[in-house]
Amino acid sequence: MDASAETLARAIGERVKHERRALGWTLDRLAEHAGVSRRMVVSVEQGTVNPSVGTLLRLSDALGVGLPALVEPPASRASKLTRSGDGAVLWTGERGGRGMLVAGTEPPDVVELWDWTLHPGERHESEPHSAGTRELLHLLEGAITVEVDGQTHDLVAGDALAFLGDTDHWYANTSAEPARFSLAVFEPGVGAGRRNGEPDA
Amino acid sequence: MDASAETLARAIGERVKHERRALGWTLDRLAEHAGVSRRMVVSVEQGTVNPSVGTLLRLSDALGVGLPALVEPPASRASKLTRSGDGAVLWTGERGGRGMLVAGTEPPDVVELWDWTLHPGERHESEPHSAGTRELLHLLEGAITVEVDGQTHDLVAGDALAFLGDTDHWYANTSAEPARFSLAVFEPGVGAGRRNGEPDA
DNA sequence: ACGATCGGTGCAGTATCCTGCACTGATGGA
DNA sequence: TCCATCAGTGCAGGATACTGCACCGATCGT
Repeated sequence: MDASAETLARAIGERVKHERRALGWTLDRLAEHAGVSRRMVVSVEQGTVNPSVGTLLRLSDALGVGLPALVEPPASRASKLTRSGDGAVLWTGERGGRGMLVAGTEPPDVVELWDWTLHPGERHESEPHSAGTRELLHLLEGAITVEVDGQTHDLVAGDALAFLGDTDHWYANTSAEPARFSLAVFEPGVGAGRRNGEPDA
Repeated sequence: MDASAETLARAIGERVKHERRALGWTLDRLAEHAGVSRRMVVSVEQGTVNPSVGTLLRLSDALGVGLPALVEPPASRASKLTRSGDGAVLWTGERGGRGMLVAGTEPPDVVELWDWTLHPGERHESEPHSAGTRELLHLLEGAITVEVDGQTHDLVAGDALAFLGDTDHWYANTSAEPARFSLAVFEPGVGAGRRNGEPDA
């Protein structure tokens, strides 16, 4: 087990221990539920072993936290406040509409929260994001049309749409009033150490 | 290696192979970059072994995809439309405020988009979510106070706050007008098989 | 026809994951 | 005080992840 694997093992251990404590479980109980020896549970929690995915799967399953959550690198613990107007305006329409990124998380597993305003007649076409990207849109005011993967959806105020963002898609305001919506974008695992050199996909 | 571990191993194998192909790499090249024997690379891609996290870490690092992406189950491809008012109201305040879940993704990696209204004086205390949960809050109207992990933040309309949701936290409307905010909640890898029996956290 | 390269298999050896058990020390309740 | 329960350690042995090498068949360029 080399250095980076040890770091990972320790991080996994902390998470397992934290989850077990949160459930109020003893070592014996977790071992029994997971079908793993108690000795192994201790070793994993201490980060003194390099467990197989099979073992981790059993533990994460017993804890109910899902395997990816266990192997995720640690996230920063700080809260981050973005004051009104400090968001990044990453799109502006011809008639005053705009798309503003108001909050987001660090890689890996990027989640972004956007505040969009689309004036009548404006339309935004989005490049496909990376594989597995999902978007959640909640229309606050007005009416818009969303097309994703060839399917069009007409939304009115209050409607919400969940869709995959890894294909072509666009939003358009086809009504007479301005429209406003919140958009959550989730881009899984853009993380760690993407190498240079070769182009991707 | 039991049945579910075999399924996982095959899924991991497909992903490794897919990523290697996407980079146009040969087995030898991946083996060399990852510092893993070529024999092992083949075995992992075939899903015939139960690799250690250390081995997977080296592979994911060499491929530049991040370890969680390798162990993540595939997502469904459908769009889902929620009409106005069809969202699930999962909290109601004493004075008419409410928290409504308007859109969300399937496990694993749950992302939820909420629409919250907090009337003057109302306060919502949230149980800590599972480890790694992150929340993005965007205040649309009014003014609220958010406390997370002992820190309080005073927000006015337009402000946004990103924070970790795995500790105690609450939102309160301390102003004289109603407040409304969008909330994106990201809960990584709540996948697979959450057990029954014990309550969570 | 020939060599070079690639994906893939079979096998022996070794490194280590993993188990099972015995044990210690700390805590808490009757 | 005595007993039960808990977290954690040390160790021997079995199971298996992992390596290294030899080898096969298919494909491609000369």
